[in-house]
Amino acid sequence: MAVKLKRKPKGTYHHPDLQGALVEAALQTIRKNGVDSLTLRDVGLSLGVSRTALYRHFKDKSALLARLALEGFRIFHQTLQSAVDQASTNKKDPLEEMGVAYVNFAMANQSHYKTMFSDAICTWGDYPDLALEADGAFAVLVNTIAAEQRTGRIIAEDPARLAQVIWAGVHGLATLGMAGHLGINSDITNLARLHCQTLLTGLRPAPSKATRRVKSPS
Amino acid sequence: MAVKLKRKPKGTYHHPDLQGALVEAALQTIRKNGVDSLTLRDVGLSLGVSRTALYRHFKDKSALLARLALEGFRIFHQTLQSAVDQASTNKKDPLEEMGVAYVNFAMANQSHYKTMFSDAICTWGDYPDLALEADGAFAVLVNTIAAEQRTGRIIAEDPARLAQVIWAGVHGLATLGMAGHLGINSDITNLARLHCQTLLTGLRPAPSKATRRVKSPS
DNA sequence: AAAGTATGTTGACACTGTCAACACTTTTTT
DNA sequence: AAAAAAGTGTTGACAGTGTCAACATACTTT
Repeated sequence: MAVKLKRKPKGTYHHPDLQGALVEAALQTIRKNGVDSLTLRDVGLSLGVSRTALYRHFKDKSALLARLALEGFRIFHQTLQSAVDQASTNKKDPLEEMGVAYVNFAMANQSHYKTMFSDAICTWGDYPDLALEADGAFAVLVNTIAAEQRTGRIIAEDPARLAQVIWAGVHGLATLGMAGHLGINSDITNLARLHCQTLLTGLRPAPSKATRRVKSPS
Repeated sequence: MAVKLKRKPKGTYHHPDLQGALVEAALQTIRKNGVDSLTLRDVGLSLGVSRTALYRHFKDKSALLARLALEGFRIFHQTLQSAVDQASTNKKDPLEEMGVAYVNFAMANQSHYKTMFSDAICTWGDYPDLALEADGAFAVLVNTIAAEQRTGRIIAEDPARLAQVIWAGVHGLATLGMAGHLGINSDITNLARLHCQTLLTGLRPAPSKATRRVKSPS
């Protein structure tokens, strides 16, 4: 039985915006089942389209993931920036608020965040748009640090370097938190706050002497 | 042609220690080609044994990965402990030295480290031995913190919590460093040193007043 | 209207993890 | 010592995956 019908019902051969729909469907899938269980076939079939239709819009699976990651960095960028802005209006520490927002974003969008830092994409250089968007998000951090340095609230070390230091902290919290290694009950937000506060305390200018950057004794 | 020979040449039907050999071969493979390109078939064939022989020693691929991870944590544990010991004899900061050793281990054993924190294993609880070994490594950090607290070099916050904070920092540096996101030329070791020093500076007891733990203003 | 391009489909391939059924070896039981 | 059982390794098979080539259909340009 079940005669395979060769053509679709009507004029639905061309999807109005398959590319966008694919991205949306893929996002929905990873949100529900995680990145690892994302299959090209399913994302196609979930749209009523054939399993390889995707290849007319993305070179391969990595390209799709890169696109998802790009989308993620766009939202991420906004999230971080708005955290800084709110901190400004609420007279809170912008770097701490950004750090908390960072970790909260990762925890609330685990699959998406994992995709953004997936090994499958690895070298962002292969996807220039992605690299650009990621740099944009990172710039929020660097700029905020530079601003804090101008007000004298943190020391004058190279802002890009300091940004890497802070980034590492929140990224580590995010990955460990997502993996469940920080305990299921522990409040990751508070941990992020503690981490950032500690880091920032360590970056405050010394009260009396000029600098006190440590150097390991030769 | 090529008559398929049904039996192996001599008494090599039973491998003297296939389990160990499998682990060794798998480790060698991931070291050379990365975790993602580890295939059960290849690890078997590389030992001149059939593709499914592995299943007599490991329930499935995850079990093998868990075993690799366990092996990794064993070495990791020793590495961290010896870093602390050397710091003690060399009058250096034990936590900083441990942090540097942590990041260096990850960078020098990228595939192994990735396996130890792979999503495929995820909940260490499914592999009690693994959880035990991981806890052992983590304990080095907690104990060192507690020791530093006893000498009054860092504040009296819950040591497990502080350990998580420091862990997050070095783990973040490790993952970002491995992904190449900290720049190919940047010296990750120095970055780790800076991160740890900053964190530790933030954890020093306040000179005059008793405590100065920050609380966000209600 | 014809040609050309973009988009979607089917069939096929190699590769993977995994299982069942079988073969050989070693150990245990009778 | 013979038989039974358990342990260990092999082959065949299956479903699922990413990917490509060949084809089919729709849209665009001339």
